[in-house]
Amino acid sequence: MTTPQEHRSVEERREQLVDAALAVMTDDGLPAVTTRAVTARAGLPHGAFHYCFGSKGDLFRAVLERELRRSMAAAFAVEIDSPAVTAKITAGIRANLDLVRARPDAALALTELISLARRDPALHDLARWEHDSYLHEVTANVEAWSSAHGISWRRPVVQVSRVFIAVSEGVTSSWLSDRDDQAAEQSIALAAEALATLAEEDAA
Amino acid sequence: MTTPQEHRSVEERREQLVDAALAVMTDDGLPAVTTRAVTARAGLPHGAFHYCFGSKGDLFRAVLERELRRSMAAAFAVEIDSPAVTAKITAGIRANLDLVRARPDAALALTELISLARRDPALHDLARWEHDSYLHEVTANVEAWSSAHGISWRRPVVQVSRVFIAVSEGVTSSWLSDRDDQAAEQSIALAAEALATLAEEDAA
DNA sequence: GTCTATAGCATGATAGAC
DNA sequence: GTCTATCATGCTATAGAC
Repeated sequence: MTTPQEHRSVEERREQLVDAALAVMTDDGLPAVTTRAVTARAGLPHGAFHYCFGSKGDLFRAVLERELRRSMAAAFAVEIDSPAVTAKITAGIRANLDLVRARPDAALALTELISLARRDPALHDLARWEHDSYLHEVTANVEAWSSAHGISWRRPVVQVSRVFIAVSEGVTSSWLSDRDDQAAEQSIALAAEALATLAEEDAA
Repeated sequence: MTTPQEHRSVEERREQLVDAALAVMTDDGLPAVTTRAVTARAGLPHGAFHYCFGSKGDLFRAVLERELRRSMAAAFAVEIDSPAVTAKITAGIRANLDLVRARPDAALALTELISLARRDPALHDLARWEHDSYLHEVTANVEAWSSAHGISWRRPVVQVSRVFIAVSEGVTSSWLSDRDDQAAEQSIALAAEALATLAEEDAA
């Protein structure tokens, strides 16, 4: 805490502080993320903060950027290759829910940060960037899978993907309120069944 | 601001402060809601705060309670009586989106408050209460409409309602990120079309 | 009930020794 | 680069005059 630190690159220090910030906000919520709490958690003196980040806003930006990247990477790391449309949709939505279920507090913290980003003009670009690249990834994913299995959609894939994302977000958000696994599972099954009607098998 | 106030009942004062708190958080976000900002906005001296509310947490509770009630009331005030399933679902989801679209900053503020409630143990019951009563209302609504029009569902109505809510929340959340009216409209249409396949006309 | 004044503390940021 | 000490400000909450 107060023991003198050996030299580290600013990059490493930043990483260390971003880790700490994430830990604090996971444990105690966004308002608890103060420069002091973060440095303390990182085992660094308070003064360390301001030669790694110019301001608290800069820290938030770094946290958001890294975590959104990570969470998207995790969401798409899951390979689902069922040939059945309903099964594929089910698995996709469930994969996303599982991420949240594994670390609910971290997920909650991330939504708090995104809330902040949606309002703070300085972070607005991040909220948009997250939204856009997520849609982009999902669309690419759906497109690849569809053509691999000879499935086509009765509407542009982007539009279909947007609905997938909306449903997935909605189910996840509900689970965060009620933590009801069974209800979530039923919702996913039901939604997948309905959404599958948007697909049609290619008569190739 | 500093001019002496005539006497008002504590109830009225509370109402006044809740209004002010909502205004502040709509304009400047949840973190800007300080006891000072609220009383200033209400045109009251700072000291007024603590004989209306025991603490800041009490204020948050009052705001959440009132606003959740209002927003649910508004959502269900819209009478939609189309006999076509797809049209009914479309209208229902759109009604909810319209509420958010009318006052996006207020909606954003409310989600921030709900985020807070999901984490703060003292407010946890409110988050649950909102979730439960919302589901309850939607279910009752769907049930009434279905029996009036001779429609039945291939799954328990509660489950269907849960999916409706999830889709609605998801679409709304997406819109809050991209403010893309056209995309939202398409998502609603697509989702409604898919969800309508869960219904079946009674062969009465 | 109403309001002023202030206690008591935490905050983000900086100045400057090492 | 590293860290201590401190500044200026803002916060919630309360004590106590009116």
